[in-house]
Amino acid sequence: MLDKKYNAEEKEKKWLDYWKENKIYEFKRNGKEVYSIDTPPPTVNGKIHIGHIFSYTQTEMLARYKRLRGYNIFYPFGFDDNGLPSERLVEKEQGKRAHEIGREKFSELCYETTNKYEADFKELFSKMGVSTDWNIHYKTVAPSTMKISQASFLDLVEKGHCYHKESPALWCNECLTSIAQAELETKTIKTTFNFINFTTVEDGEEFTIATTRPELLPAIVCVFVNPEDEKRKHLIGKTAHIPVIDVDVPIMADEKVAMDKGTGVVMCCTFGDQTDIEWWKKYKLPLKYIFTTDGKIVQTVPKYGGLKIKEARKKIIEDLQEGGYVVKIEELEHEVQTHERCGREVEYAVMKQWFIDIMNHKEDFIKIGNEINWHPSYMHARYDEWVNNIAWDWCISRQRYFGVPFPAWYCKECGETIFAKKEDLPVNPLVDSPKIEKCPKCGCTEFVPDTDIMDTWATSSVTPLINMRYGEKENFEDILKPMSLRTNASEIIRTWDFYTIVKSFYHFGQRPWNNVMISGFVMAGKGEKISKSKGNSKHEPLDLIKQYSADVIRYWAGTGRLGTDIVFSEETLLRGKKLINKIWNVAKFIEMHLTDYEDKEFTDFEYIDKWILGRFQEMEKQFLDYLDEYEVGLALNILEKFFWEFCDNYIEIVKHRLYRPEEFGDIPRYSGQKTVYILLYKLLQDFSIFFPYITEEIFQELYHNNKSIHITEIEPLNYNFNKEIEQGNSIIEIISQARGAKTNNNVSLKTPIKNLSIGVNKELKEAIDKSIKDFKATLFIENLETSLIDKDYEVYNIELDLEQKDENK
RNA sequence: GGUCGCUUAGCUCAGCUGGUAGAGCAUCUGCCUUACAAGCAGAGGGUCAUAGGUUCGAGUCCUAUAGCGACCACCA
Repeated sequence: MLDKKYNAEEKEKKWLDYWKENKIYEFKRNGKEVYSIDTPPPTVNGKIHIGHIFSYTQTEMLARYKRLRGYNIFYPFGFDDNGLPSERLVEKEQGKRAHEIGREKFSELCYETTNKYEADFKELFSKMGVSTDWNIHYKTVAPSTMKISQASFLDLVEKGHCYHKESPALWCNECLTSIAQAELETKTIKTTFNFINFTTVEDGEEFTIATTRPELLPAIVCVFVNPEDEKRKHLIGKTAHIPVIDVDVPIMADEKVAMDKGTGVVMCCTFGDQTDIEWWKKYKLPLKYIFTTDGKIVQTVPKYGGLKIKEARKKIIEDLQEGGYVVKIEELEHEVQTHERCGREVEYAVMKQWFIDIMNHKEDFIKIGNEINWHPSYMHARYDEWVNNIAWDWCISRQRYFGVPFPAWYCKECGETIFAKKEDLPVNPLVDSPKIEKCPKCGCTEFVPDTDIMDTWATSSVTPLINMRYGEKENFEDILKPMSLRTNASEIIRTWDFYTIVKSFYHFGQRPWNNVMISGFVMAGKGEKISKSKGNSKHEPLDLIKQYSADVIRYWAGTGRLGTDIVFSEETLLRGKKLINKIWNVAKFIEMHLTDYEDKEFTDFEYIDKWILGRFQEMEKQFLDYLDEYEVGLALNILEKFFWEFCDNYIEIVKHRLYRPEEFGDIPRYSGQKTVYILLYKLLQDFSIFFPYITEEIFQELYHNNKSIHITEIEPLNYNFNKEIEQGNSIIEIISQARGAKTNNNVSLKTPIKNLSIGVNKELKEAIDKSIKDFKATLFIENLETSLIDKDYEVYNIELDLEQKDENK
């Protein structure tokens, strides 16, 4: 028997344990077609917020759907505990910087910390009903993953897509590491726009340049003007004298200079921005690198050496002002590139870094993007936009400690790179030695290890390879090339999705998955993104589950439209709570009337039963169509709508038959029993995608044909009840009018109708005749008069028995 | 500045291939009806952002404009 009240907390715990014990979500090869999901390994950065839940549960519903359609679901879960986010978490917890702790000790702390938080994440996702197989979960720093990351790197080196080169790279002097373009975040800051006078060496002509970064004056290598610029093109070919620094540089022409911006004269420094790098390469300019890796001016710069960048800026402006070189200083608000992990403005550093070739294969990446089905389809444009605009090869080396090391050493003598052999992976070059006696080039016997680690994305972009156990003897390469589905939120299309495509293309020459499903993310309020730094997520996920239950929170997640951001809404949670409560109550009602029910072959359904079966069939077809298009929210929407109609109209009609067989007959009662038996089962199946717990509880009480509702299979109905649907809908409308009449007379719906007079057409007359007992019982009709008319129906008169009502009082 | 999305009842949002506007919440009015008062039956409330266009007919297609949002670029 179902309990009077549904205790979500107790039941959710019970079924969670049950699924685990009975391995309901376990993946095994079984000959059935595999549906595989590449789900994002969350970054283990210490804090879970409601945003995590939203996107994961929304996409998890797809796994449940495909499972109910008979697919063998390969749905692993991973944790991205690699790299900088973990390091920053540990630094924060320890209150110390990594280099103060020491490499080895620090890595240990990283392992400990990420393990601790992984347990929290796992608990949360389990509780939310994420139907993953935890046996095939992975961590991005585990030895097996490290091996695959390193193998991937070696494969790319071998194929010529990965190179080691001294080159300007984006540098964060807070995190002390290089970073990739995708890790940038723009930020608006207030600064000053400084107009400074330079002079030409040849004839002492004064001209003004404008800069936000006067501290870069010692790094000037050249000055540019636009060759079309009538006012200033006479400067081209002359030499500029830079005040205070006392250096002369050439004045050159380049059409990239905007004549109307600043003063139309640009200083080119190595390096202030990306254009500087372009010019530096294009004109083979000299290199004057003046920043230390930790954000100071190098000692070799006179007067300013040793100062922090911002101190130097201040000092140089003062000196320029003193010399009378400053024309004016304007306040300026502009956007700068910052490192998304720490918010510090990025600089450029020149050092040897590992790069993966992006620029030479953009067209291939676009082509692969075209082969993938994007859900919603407009997300494809975001991908294309990113690929078309990317300007750099992908720098994958990071000067940090915790992560996957590069399997490489360098000859101490000649610098030749020695790579590890694939069969020796994983290796840590700091501990392991190369398995060769001497350098093949110069014969030197001493080697220096590569001390860098790989970018987080370099490892997370191999999740399909991790899933297929790339390079292992026992692997899933046959079933996961490509995988069926990648799910993630929209903000990592340019990182995770893009880099995964890059890797898949280089390794296998093909797309990594057939479908990409993009969810939106959770906004704290209108136009306000939830972020850890703002601390504006008011709701703790575990508290919410306790308060509302996982099923209810899943309802909220399930109502979101694909790709669209959602605002956290208590109102929606309440709506879900009501829906779940209703499911419980109607199940109780049905259970009550099925105590003597035996399932047997039966086709002689009552008219109204055919109507509701037909309505369900119609709804479910659309429901499945939506899910086939990955539109989880739209599917839930129509299912919910049908369900309320089922309760408020159908159950109200059939209850008389179920309660009183002596009046309505055993066979009509059985027809009603059979109908609710079928429909509750099917409704539970459809709802189980969204509410795995309550549906399992009801299923286990009422139906015993499987170990779990979640491994049953949806078999669409195949009736031909079109006529019943059409006429049945009209009957419901008439019932509604009669009910309205009662309500408007302020009487109970049980008030008898002395006489109901209606006009109906021939088909509807037939339908009412066939359902006459249900019709009269539902409305408590004593006498019914019907006349034939041309239009569908018209209600002429409703005569209520108001006296009886008074008597009852 | 570029790309994309959004703009429908007081609020939160649905409206598939174009055919006389829908739900929940809120408001108002009734109803204790043997599953459910966390319920049931009703009512009020919208020139579907604006301006054009295609069409017999547009919330739905096209163009432009405005506001909001996301991502990206500009940073001299």
